[in-house]
Formats: sequence, structure tokens, C-alpha cells
Amino acid sequence: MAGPNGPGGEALARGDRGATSPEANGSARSRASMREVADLADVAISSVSRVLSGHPDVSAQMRERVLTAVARLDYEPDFLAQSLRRGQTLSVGFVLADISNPLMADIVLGAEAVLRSAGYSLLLMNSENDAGLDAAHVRFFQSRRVDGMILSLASETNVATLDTIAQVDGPVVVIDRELPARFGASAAVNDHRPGMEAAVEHLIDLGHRRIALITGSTAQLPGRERMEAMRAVVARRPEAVEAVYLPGSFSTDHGEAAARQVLGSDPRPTAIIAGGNQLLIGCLRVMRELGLKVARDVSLVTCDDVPLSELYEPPIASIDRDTVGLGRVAAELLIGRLVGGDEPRTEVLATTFSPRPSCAPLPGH
Amino acid sequence: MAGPNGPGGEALARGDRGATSPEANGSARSRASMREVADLADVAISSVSRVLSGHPDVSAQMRERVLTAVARLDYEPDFLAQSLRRGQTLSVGFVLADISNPLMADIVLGAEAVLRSAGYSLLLMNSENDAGLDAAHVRFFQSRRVDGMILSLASETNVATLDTIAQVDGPVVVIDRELPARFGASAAVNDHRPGMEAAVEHLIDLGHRRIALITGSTAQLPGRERMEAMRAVVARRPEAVEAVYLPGSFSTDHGEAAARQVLGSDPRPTAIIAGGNQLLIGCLRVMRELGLKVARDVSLVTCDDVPLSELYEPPIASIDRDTVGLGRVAAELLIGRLVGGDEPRTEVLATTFSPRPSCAPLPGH
DNA sequence: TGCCGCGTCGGTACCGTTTCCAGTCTTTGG
DNA sequence: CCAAAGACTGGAAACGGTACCGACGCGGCA
Repeated sequence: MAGPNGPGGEALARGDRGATSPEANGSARSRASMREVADLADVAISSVSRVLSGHPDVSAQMRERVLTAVARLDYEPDFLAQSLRRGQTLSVGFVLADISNPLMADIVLGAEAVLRSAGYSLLLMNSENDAGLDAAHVRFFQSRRVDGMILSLASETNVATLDTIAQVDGPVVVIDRELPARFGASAAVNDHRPGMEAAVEHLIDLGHRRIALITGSTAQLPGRERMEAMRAVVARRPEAVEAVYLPGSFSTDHGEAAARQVLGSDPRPTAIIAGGNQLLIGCLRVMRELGLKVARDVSLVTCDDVPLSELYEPPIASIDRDTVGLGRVAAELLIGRLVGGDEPRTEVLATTFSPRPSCAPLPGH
Repeated sequence: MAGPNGPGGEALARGDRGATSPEANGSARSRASMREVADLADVAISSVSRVLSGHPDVSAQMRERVLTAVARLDYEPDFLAQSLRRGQTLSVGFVLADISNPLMADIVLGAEAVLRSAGYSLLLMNSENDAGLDAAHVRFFQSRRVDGMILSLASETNVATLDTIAQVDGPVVVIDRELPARFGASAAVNDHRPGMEAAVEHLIDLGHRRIALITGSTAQLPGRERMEAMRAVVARRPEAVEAVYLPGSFSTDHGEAAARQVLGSDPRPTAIIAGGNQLLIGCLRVMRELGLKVARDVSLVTCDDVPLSELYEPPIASIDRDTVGLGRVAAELLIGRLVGGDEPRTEVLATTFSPRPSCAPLPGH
């Protein structure tokens, strides 16, 4: 456990004393404190505070004097001191598994807009899909006294992470994850089933009978739910569909490995569903390497619409959701608990399937 | 000048709670303070502080007592109070123009890794390409007392932003932007010229004589430098090359608009250089809409390698740079000034051109 | 005239740490 | 044996604000 001392703490060289050094020359442009404003305006500190915080008990004359002093000194209140005293920081921490995923970026975008308009600001930490960092970041935010947290965890099952979350004392909102009720967390989740079910139905309708699902970790809701949905469809359809499931992680590496494995098997599946944009990338790399063409050789569906799926030739069918909206909803859930005193609850957003030419009918259909 | 109250200040709805409500129910286990640790261990607060900060003047017995009390109470120091007292927050603010741009995400990734390993953490704010938000975010970080800032500004020329930056008192590092020396900012920039020059030379070598450059705002270094580089090549080559420049913004919208304009002209250019991944997207949309095929109808070069350019059919030539490295260098520059007392300086990273099949030779070459 | 209430303002006790300073208790050197 | 030097420790003053509380002046009312 790294000591609380940061790097190079020795150079403090205070000096202190002197309190009100009367001959403070003008060029010593250290930032002004409320104390200095009060001195300049020749009023009490408390009056300065009252003026600045809009307290009703201030005369017009007092306001005037204080404000001119504030302007003269270019005074800006110290958020740290305010937070310490008020017990709130007006900031929320956002832990996300992978910032370089454009999906995440959209979620952040949506969340930030809502939070900012409520007067809160966002602190972001990236855990690089490392469950250990999840916990560390949560603790960090905790010691930073954020008013609440939004979490997009790398793993829902890591006990260290869960222990840490259990001790958080502000409201917590998880994104596209589910936590046992005892954590008292709100959740903004997608229902991944309808989109996935429609996609699988579509492929079966086109005549596909061997379908592979390359997806992420089952330690995360999306991974689990997508597999379940595909299983459900396969089970209820009368056609004899052979399904291959390749869960792993939401990385291009897993996409490549799984695609290589499944496309090298004999007979190989006639359709692949990639459960995320990173997986799609790995998949396409392998297909190019093997000289396989989307639609002609293998039909393809991906999760989440990104420029690559839209502009690929042929365009790639995708299971879509409103990511910006997901972030927005998460932020609203948090704000509700922060200022409205709402109870924790779960908000579910739909997913839909958009067929595109990457799904081709099989001969005879 | 926005008042000291943050945005949406009216919704404060204090209400207060009964200040120190003594009968806080047992389960409300508010976090422990150093004071409580001291009481439990029956020592002075200052001793607790000494133990926790690794001060040499502590007996083994004292350390023992304090640490067990810390463990029993699950005590964690309050970063706010520490920061207030120490005068440093161990955090740096990062203002970026657009978080949903994967390039930015990589830059953040690189910066965050370096900062974290130096004990600093990253606060991120997104200005959505709005120069007004740039300034607001910088002010926000300033009042949050961050130790330093990394800025990827929406505009280098916005006076309000520049005024604000001039008043920042910690070290500032700008990314891929240039600021007048009087700001005393460090900079991590790319030299966009070599990559762009190679690309233009390559196209000319292939026989192209009408080349369009769709790029972003000239209020940012990359936009400016790319145009200059292309102008330079066109000027020095003996071939009569007709160049069309379409600066605008780094958005898909501008990409579409510019592509539509230039591809609708007669005669249309035989090659297009898109100065960013968002511009590429707009460009490809329009080409598909018009039924034009990359390479066959129009040769294409893009700036910054993304999955789309790699996996597109045909693969799209790109002007590359090390974005993660750019972030890393920026962070190192900042750390150097923070703990090493370095002087502001500018670090330049190269760009290179990677030809790909999207650039086709013209008949007769 | 005396009292009360109201509009204002100053004083001050915090928030949770860090750090300087001044002790106390040993230990050690002369 | 006594003084000085350590080794530890407790007390208290900051850091920059917020908010409660009490004081003050003054007009209105009985």
C-alpha cells in the first residue's frame, strides 16, 4: 500500500508566520483567499461568504463593497475548502472498463451532459478491463469524496470489487451490469434479448443452421444475456440449429482467436454473431486473412452500430441500442438519488436488430 | 464572468438536515475521521498523522496501536482535507475537444497510464468542440485546484480561452496545439508535415493531378500544418497539380458536406485526403451514396489509422502517428514540471505515411 | 418610554488534515 | 550526579471556507 505521501513531498518549504504581512507587494500574485477579500473590503469574512453564496441578509452596500474587492483581487473560491466544509463535492466518479471503446465514449458523453446541467462534474477513471483496477478506482473516488459513482465494471463477480462497492456510502449506479439487491445500487441496463433474438431468428429464417456466437465475458450482463437469448431461440425453433458459443473477453484478441478457431473448424458455421465492436474487428481480420468474404462465405452480425459496421462492404447487420441514452439514464438515476432522494431502481433500455446485407440467405432459401 | 456559483445554482434546495444529528442510526456508519482513530487508540491526532505519513518519530508501540485502530475503524484519509492542507491535489485536469473520437481516447489512455504511475490521477472534461466550454472547463479545474492541466483545445485562437489559460497558475501542457510562448505552456505535438508530404507525393507519383484535402479547423495546429504541407509539395513538384482545400471542422458533418461538394464538381478530383477519422466517415458515406468506389473511382487517404481504414475494402492508406505515445509524452512533460521543476518545452513526434490499395494509379502510370 | 422584532453584521466553532513547537521521559556524557 | 541530548508525544495553529449565534441599531407599537 503506497504511503499517503505523494512523490517529492519534501519541497514544501513553508515559511508561514507573519499572518497578515502588511507589506504584501502587488507582484506576489498567489491566489487570493476570502480572508484577503474581507480585509480589502474591510468587512468580516462571514459577510464575504454571505454575499458570495447569495444569502439574503446582505445590504446592497455590503454586496457592492465585497464584489468590488472580489473583482479587484480576482478572487475565486476554493472548491476544496468548500467541499470539505459543505460535505459535498458536486462531483461524481465514473469508472469505465475501456475508454478506447467508442461505445463507452458515447455513454460518457450522455452522462456528462446530464450531470453538467445539474451542476455536477465528472471524474473519469479507466480500468483497462482489469478488475483489480476497478476496486482501486472505486476506493480512490471514495477517498476523493465524490458524491456518487457510475460504474461500468470489468467484472460483476470479482469479490474484491464487490467488497469495495459495498462500503461506498454515496449512491452508486451501474451501467449494463447487475448487482445483488443488497448493494442498493441503481442500474441502467439494456435488455439485450430482443435484439439478439431477432438476429438469431433472422439468420435461421435465412437458412442458417450452424451459427457461432463470439462474445465477451459472462461475468458481465451483456455477455450472459446474449448467450441466454441465443440459447432460447435455438431451443424453441423447430429447425435443428447447431450453436457454438465462444465467450471470452470483449477484446480484439479474443475476437481473432475465437474467429480463427471457429472458422478453422469443419464444417464451419455459416453465420457468426460478434458480440461487440472489438470482437467484430478481430473477426474481420481473420476473415480477410483466410480470404473469406462477408455474406458470400459467412454471414455476419455485430453488436452495436459503429462506423465500421455501417460503412463496411457489405454493410454489417447490427444489434443496436441507444448508448448516449444509456449514459443519460444512468446520470439521471444518480441525480435523482443525489438531489431527489430517490430509491435505487433499475431502468431498462431496449435493443433492436437492424438487418443488413452482411446476412445472406443460404442456397434454397 | 460567470458568478462564483456553478451552473444551475438555483437548485440547491439546502434543507440542511439537523447538522449533527446525534441519533444517527447505527447502520449509518458515517466514515471515520482521524479524530476517531486517535480517540480509539487513545493517542493524539498528530500521532496518528505521523504514523500514517511515515514520519520517523514514532515508536513501534505507537505504530501498532494506531494501525489496529485504523483497521478496526476502516479508516481512510480524506483526500480533500489532505489536499487543502498540503496545497496539492495530486490530480491533473484534462480538457479534450471530443471524447468520442477514438484518437482522443488513445491519447487519454497514454496520459493516464503515465500519470497514474506517478501518483497523479486524471480528471477529464469534454468540451464537445465548443471553445466556450474549453474556457469554462479550465476555470473549473482551476477552482478544483488541480496541480496541472493537459489541454486539447477546440480552438487555439479563442481569446476568452486564452485569457483563462493565461491565469492558470500550475503547469499547462497542450496537445497537438501551439500557444504563444508567453503562456509558458509545454506542448506535445505531432509534425504533420512528413506524413502529409509523403502522401501527396505518393498520389502525384501515381498520376493524380486533381487532389482535394478535406480537413478540420485551421484554428488548430493539425489543420494548419496539413494544409501547409500539401501546399508545399504542390508548389515544388514540376507537375501541374490542381489542389482543392476544404477546411472546416473535424466532424462527420463537414466530411459529408465537403465530400458532396467536391465530388459533385466537374471535373472531380481523382484523389481525396481526409484529414481525420470523422472526416473519413463523412466522405465514405457520400461516396457510397453517389455509387463511387474507393480506388476505382477516387483514391483515398485518411489521417490516423482506425479499424475502419484498416478493414475497409480496399484498405485505406493512412497518415499515422503514435497517439498513445502522444498522450504519454504530454503526461511526462507535465510530470517533469510538477516534480522535476523542468522548464516548459515542446516535444515533437513524427507522422508517417502508410500506402494501401485505396490509392490507385491513374491510367498511364 | 420601554420593549420587541427585524434587518444586518461580526465572531467563532467547525470540516479533516499536516506540521511546528513545546513539552516529558530516557539515556548518555562529563 | 547533573545537565544536555535524544526519542517520542501532545497541543494547537494553520489550510480556506460555511453557518450558527449573538450583538447592534432602529423603527413601531403599547
